[in-house]
Amino acid sequence: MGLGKNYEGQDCSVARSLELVGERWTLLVIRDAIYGVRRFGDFLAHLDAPRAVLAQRLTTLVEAGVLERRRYQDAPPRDEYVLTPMGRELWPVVYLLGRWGERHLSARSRRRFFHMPCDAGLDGNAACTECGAIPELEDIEVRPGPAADHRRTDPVSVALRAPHRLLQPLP
Amino acid sequence: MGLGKNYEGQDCSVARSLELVGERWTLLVIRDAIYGVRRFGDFLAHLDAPRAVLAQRLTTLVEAGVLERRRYQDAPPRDEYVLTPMGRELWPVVYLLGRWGERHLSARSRRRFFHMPCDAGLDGNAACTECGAIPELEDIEVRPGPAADHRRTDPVSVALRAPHRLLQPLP
DNA sequence: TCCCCTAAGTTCGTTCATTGAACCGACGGT
DNA sequence: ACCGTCGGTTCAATGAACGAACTTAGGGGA
Repeated sequence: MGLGKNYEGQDCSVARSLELVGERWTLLVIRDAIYGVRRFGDFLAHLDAPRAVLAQRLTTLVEAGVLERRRYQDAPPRDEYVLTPMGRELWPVVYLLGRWGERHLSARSRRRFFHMPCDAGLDGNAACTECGAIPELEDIEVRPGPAADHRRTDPVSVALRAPHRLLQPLP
Repeated sequence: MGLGKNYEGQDCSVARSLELVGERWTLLVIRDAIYGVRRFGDFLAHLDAPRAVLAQRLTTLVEAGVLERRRYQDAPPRDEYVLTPMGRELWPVVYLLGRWGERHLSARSRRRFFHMPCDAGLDGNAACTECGAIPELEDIEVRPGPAADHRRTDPVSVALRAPHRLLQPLP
């Protein structure tokens, strides 16, 4: 939507946020970036979104300052998309949405998150159940849950079958 | 502006949540329900969404168990939409999205939230800055912030110019 | 009774975003 | 020179959102 998906009349910061991250696919792009996905082709294979939409979403997020696009090799020239601090601050939103869906919409857990220094899970406020702190993304490990789906074969899905630190480059 | 619906291939509870609450307008409907909006016409005037879309979203949310539709008067028959416990659990998501938008996308605060027993604000985890608890919705008051917009004249916007307890019928 | 009003939808033609397939261009390797 | 890969862009078809008009169901006043 880039052009056209606005909630103009709304005097509300929730509406402002949704104009940016409420478009189709966008929050899943951010979820993947939190997991550590960085390259266009990896987003594409993991999300299974249309290429044109993915490209449009990535540039919108870069322009808004949620992602940063940077050169990671020169021959051939290749860019990667990494979360900015602003983008990282969306982690609690993504975590809570996932937790809500897990509790109310799906039978069992697909992925679990652990605060690694403590090796303890996270609660309903994204806080460590052991130390009570809100962990930095770098200190959180994703592990497949009991209801994980093992049928997907794209590199990101395969890499996430093993425990993995958030933000660590994937795959 | 078609936010499509399903993210079928995704083995992820975030995707499951977004299939339900990620459609256009849906999260704003839930925000309004948290504020205390209950009647079709009030949602309509406050959101300024197409009637057909609003009607479809409301029935989807009722079917999913996020809202409950109930008769509040018999002559003439009128129904209202109120949040279920499942719907109320989306408050942290809405709050954090709003906070993120306020911090990164808009100049200043449009609305502020207070834990009333303490008369203290909420922090980045939706916890009371005074007592540290995560307040029940009934104990939270919304107040217009310094950047509030006073141009809208629909009943809900007008009612929100004064402090108001969440979930209390509006307007 | 007749007429007008309100609230809550539904219908329908138009507009606009999403989709998926095909195409493009830069580069590396053989 | 040719092939393959990565990261896009283009384009026709689809389908969701839009907004105005219409419907349904009852209330109240003359």
